[in-house]
Amino acid sequence: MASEKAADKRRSILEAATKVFAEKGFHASRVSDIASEAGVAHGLVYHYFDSKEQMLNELFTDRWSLLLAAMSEADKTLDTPREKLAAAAAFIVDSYRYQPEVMKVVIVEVTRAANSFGRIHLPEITRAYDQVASFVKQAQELGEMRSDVSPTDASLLFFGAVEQFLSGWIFELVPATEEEFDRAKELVVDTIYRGLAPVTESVGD
Amino acid sequence: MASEKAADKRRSILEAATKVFAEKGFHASRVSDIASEAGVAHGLVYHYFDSKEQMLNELFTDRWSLLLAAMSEADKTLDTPREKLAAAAAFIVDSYRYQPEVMKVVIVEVTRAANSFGRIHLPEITRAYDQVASFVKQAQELGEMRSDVSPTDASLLFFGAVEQFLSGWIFELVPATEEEFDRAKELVVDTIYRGLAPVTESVGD
DNA sequence: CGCTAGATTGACCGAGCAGTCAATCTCGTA
DNA sequence: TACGAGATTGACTGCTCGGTCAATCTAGCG
Repeated sequence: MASEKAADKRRSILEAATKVFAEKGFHASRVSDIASEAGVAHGLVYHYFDSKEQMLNELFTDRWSLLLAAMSEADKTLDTPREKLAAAAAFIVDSYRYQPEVMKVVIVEVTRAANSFGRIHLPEITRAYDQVASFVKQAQELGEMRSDVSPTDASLLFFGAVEQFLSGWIFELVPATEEEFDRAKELVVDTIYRGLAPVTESVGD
Repeated sequence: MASEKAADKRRSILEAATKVFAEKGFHASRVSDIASEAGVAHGLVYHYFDSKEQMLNELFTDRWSLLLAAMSEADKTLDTPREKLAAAAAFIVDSYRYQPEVMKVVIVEVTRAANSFGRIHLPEITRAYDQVASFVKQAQELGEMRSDVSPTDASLLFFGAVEQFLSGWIFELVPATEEEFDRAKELVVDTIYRGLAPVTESVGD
C-alpha cells in the first residue's frame, strides 16, 4: 500500500487549501487554485475529499479540537483559573504566530461566519466558550472575580478580545511581531482579570 | 418627476436586500431573492443599483457613517472619555436592538469579512477604531487609564468585546433581550475601564 | 388626449466553476 | 516480469446566476 504516500499527498492538498483559503477567502477560492497550488490535477482533489466544503470543515475541526484539548488539559494540569485563561489565550495567539494561515481561515471563514460555516460548527465553537466560562466560574468561586457577571458574558468578552487581536493582525491594522503577540496575550488576560475583579467597595453604581 | 416614488422604491429594494443578506448571507443571496422579497422583477434591481456588491457597500456605508457621526458628536458634546466610550457602545448596541438585520449584515458581511468587503471598507472601519483610540488617549491623559497600554490595543479590546456580544445575539448563543442589551453596554465599558485603570502599585507583573 | 421619460418586466445570454469519469500511469508484490 | 489496486489526469458536463436589453407600461404634462 502506498497509504503513507497517499496520506502525505492528502495532507499536502489540505495545506494548499489552507493557503489558498487564507489568501483569497473560501468563496473566492477555486478548487483548481487549490490543485495548482498543490501541484496536482484538480480531479485528484476529489479523490481525497468529497468537496471544497469538506476541506474547510476538516481544517477547522482539526485545529479547533487542538484548542479544545489544550483547554481541557490546562483545566486538569494548571492550578489557578488565571493560568488556565492565560493558557487558552496563549494557545490561540501562538497558533496564529506559528500558523497564521490556518488561524486566519479558522477565524475568518468559520468562527465569524455566522451565515455559513459558523452555524455548522456552532456546537464545537460553543464548547470552547463554555470551557472559558467554566474557568471564569472557578475564578468567581475563589473570589478572584466578581460574581455578578455571568460567566457566559465574561467568556464573550474574552473571545471577543482575543479574536479581535487576531483580526487586527490579519487586517494588518497592527504589526504582527513577536512582542505584539506576547503583549496581546498578557493584555487580554490582565484586562479581563482586572476588569472583572471583585468590586471591593468604592464606586457607586 | 416621480423621483419621490422612485426614491421610495429604491429604498424598499435596499431594505429587501438587507433582509435577504441578513437571512442567508451575502454570498448565498441571489439578486432574484432580493427582487422577489421587494416584490419586483429582478431586472428592476439593476435599474437602481449597479450590482449586488453595490447594495452591500451602500448599506454598510450608510450605517457606518451614522456610527462615525455619533462618535464624533459624542466627542464634541460629552465631557468625560468614559461617557464617550459609553455613547459609542450604546450606539452600536442600540443599532442592533432596533435594526438587527442591518447590524448583522454590517458586522458579519463587512466588519468581519477580512477577505472581501472588510478589506474594501478598511479605511472607514479604521476611522471608528481611531476614534475610540482617541477616547482612550483622553482617558489616559486624565489619568483615568494606564498609559502603558497603547490606545490602539485598547480600541481593539473595546470593539472586540462589543462585536462579540452582537455575535452572540446573532448566533443566538445568548438571549437578545432588552436587559441583555443594556447589561452588555455597561459590562463592556465598565470592564474596559476597570481593566485598564491605572495600576496604583502592588502586583509586579 | 397623445407624447415622452422614466419605471418595470422577464426572456435571454454567457461565464465561471464544482464535480464526474473514462483513460492512463505507477509501483509494490508475488 | 506481469498483474492489479490505487493514484493521477484533464476533458467534459450541467447548472447556477449575475447582468443585459428590447419591449411594454404608466403617469404627468402640454
